Amino acid sequence: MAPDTRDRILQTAARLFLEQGFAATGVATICREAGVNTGSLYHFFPSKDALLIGVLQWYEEHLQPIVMGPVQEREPDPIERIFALLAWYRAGMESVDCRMGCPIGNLALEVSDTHPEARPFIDTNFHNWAAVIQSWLEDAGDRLPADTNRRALSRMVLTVMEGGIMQSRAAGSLHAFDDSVSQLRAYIDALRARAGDPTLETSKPSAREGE
Amino acid sequence: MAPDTRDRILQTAARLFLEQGFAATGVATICREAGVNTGSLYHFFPSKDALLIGVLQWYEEHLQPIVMGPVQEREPDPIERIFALLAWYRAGMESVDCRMGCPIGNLALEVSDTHPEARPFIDTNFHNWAAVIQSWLEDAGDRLPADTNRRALSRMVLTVMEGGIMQSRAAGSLHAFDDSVSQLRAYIDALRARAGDPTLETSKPSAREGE
DNA sequence: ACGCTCCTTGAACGATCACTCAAGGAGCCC
DNA sequence: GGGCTCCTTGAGTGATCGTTCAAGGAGCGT
Repeated sequence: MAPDTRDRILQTAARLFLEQGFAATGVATICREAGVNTGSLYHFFPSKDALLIGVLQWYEEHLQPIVMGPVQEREPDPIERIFALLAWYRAGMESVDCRMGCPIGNLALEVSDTHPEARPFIDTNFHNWAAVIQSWLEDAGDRLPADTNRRALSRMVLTVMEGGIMQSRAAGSLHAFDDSVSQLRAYIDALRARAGDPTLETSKPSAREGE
Repeated sequence: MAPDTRDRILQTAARLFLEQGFAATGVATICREAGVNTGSLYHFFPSKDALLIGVLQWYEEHLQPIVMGPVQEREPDPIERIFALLAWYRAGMESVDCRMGCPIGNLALEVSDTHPEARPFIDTNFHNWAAVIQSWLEDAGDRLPADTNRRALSRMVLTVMEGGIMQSRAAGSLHAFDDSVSQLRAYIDALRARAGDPTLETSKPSAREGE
């Protein structure tokens, strides 16, 4: 009936997994909300677990066009781009009153152990995320110290994102997220100061914290 | 029959929630593994959701005696104590092949939205955790710059813990956790350098990264 | 218009879900 | 030893779980 049933199932499932979690979302609910019969869903996905994999692949395919691309276009400076990305997530969290959070992060904690088939797909999502950040950090060139471990720093950015969101969801406020981002900013400013980054406006000699 | 039924239920439930998640754990399973009948469980806890609250309170009560106390005893230096705590979690993760992770973090992402009654209890757990770290940071005195926002920094430590564990669970390896901790170390070393901390051995003038 | 493939329909399956409850034992006060 | 409270027993509730399947449309090449 509708144009692309498979895609509608995937997006509905993705939304419900994000809103309620994987285990708490019934196949019947997915079908109802997608306007599809159970047989139709099972035509495309042999099991609920396979649907989970499908959702994770969907996220993988849409990281660049939906998340990274727009940020990359809007913010030319590779270092500020990192904070633009964090601000983009922050705005999303704020617009839904600190609910839901990061879909990959949620699934990472819920199904990593119980669904080992899904683990590599979650890992790939994180890896791709970190790889983009790392490329930005490499674009920053000598504005960061030459001995900066940009892979480790990219993982730290992802860590701040996920750890900050987790605490903010529990608190229902973005304070913990903002605190963590401010510390990341202070750390990166300290690195830039050590590298002598000319674009760093230094009202104080070294790292400062926000708030 | 056994000495303390309520406690056995709580600890069994806590273990199963950690291993499989809240929604994926059935009440029948909890009863079987705790050696208890369903009626017994429902005598102490009016619902599965109430049991969840009970588990969260149990964690709240045991943070100091099980987690913070031992670390505090083992490591006198307040700054190194932070990394001793992170190392303690790391050892736990390593001993179970990067499975399970942090019980509070898991529940934070799984039930924050679907079980609003549980949210304040999760938040309190995080808050208590951060408050202890903050007290350690305050114990560090002028080994950190006077203008250091120790509340924000304590949240950053929690962020590194949770964000690092999340990625490590997905990857099945502790690399992302280690990367994040090394960046936190570099940041705190930079703060100590700026404060002129005499206990900081400086083989290089400023912040360095691990790995 | 036939046959073939792709997709949809929707009822039905057994298992498991959270939860209830009437009944009865264990311990203690009087 | 009667009565009271606290706790345990375990079968049973209806609802929902993930999944199956026989049947039949829709579209297309021939």
